[in-house]
Amino acid sequence: MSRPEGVSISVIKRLPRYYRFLGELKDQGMIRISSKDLSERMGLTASQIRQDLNCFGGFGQQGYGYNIESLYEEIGRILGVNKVRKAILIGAGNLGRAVALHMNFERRGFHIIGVFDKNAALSGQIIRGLPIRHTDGIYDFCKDNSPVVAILCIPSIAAQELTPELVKLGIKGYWNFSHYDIASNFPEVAVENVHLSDSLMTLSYKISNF
Amino acid sequence: MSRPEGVSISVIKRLPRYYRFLGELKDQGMIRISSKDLSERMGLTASQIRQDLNCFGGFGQQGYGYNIESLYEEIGRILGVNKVRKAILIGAGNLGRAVALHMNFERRGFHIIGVFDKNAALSGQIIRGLPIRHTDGIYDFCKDNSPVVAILCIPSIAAQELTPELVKLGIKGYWNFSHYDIASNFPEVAVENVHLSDSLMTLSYKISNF
DNA sequence: TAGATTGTTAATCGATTAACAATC
DNA sequence: TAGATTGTTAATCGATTAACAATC
Repeated sequence: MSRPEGVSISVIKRLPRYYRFLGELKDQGMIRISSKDLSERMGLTASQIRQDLNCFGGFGQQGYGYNIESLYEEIGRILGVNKVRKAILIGAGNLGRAVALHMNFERRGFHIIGVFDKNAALSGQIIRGLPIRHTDGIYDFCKDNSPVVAILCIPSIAAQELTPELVKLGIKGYWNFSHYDIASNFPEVAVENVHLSDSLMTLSYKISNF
Repeated sequence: MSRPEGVSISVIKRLPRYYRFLGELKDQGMIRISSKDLSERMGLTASQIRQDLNCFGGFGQQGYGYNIESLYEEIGRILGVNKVRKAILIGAGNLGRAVALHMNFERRGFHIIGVFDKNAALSGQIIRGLPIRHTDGIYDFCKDNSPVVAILCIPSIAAQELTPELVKLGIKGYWNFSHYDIASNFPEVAVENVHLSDSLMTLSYKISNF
């Protein structure tokens, strides 16, 4: 890897898709692939693929192409899916439960160790093998277990109230399903937003205008 | 509106956020705002806001700025949230159920009229006031009710099998939570993808490198 | 009118694509 | 070696930012 700090967000956002395609090709038993072949399968230019990969290093071989298995491993390492990161899920409503049950966190380097909700009526209920705890217990839980990631499946207002504390408790990564703007309030942490309602409105626009 | 066909996807993706901010300002009772003031609140440049809005028309007034209420209405119209679009939800697993129960579809112009799952054991169960139907009934249901949107909360393989039929049945818009690439196989329909696992891997990258 | 702020053109910046020498 | 394909530099394209005349 050359110098990941300089890599643009456009490139980074394409990495999971490369990883996914390479994983499929690997599972199909393919050994090698050229940037041209991959570009046709993915609907990109070969040039873009080579440029993207060369942000991180020269993984190919002239005249041969790329070894699928080792490129897959490399991109996995770049993405950090080989790490084990302790994560807590905050908000056990419909969305929180679905995220907890639907995602294969382990395969992407995340390990859910705690689930929290401020609705006391949910306390003790089991999700994904974990008891729902009351939000008031987050402070002690983090002191004891040192999670580094929080998954926020709560409304903006709750996220706004809670985030300063989470940052203080050492949570470094936020998968944020709320509209609260963590990134601009806490530039020192990593934030990935999922704005489902924005996505739905984008679909609405596309239907209207395509 | 000038000519929406020419508007880039970068601009379109910012519209829901403008809509959200303007809605909040409106609810706070604010009447007018300048591109400069809005830019500071949103973390953009004033120039970008004016450029973005002028893709669709001149909604402001020199020396005054923008009327919040009317700009909010205009952007809502551009996004098409004032429309009523009949939608079906396909897949009533954890994710499908959460999407059905969590999203305020009506406020964004969507009206869920049917829920389908290929697991017969779920048939008849009520979600959001609607009975889960077996996937086999989609053909007849669409003939009778003419939905124009499908929300796909099913695995890639199921999406791949089902989509050709949905396209034939006249479904024009797809909110796609699967990894099946609808857009490149059916360029004539509108597709908005939500790739949660890609988003999670992007977070993983950011944690590793920020 | 004077001040403020837009709409719009021009300049800059960054990302994508093309080209090709290096090399397996 | 000859052919294929990379890594990388240069050219192009598009998006963002700056500037400013128009005008409310």
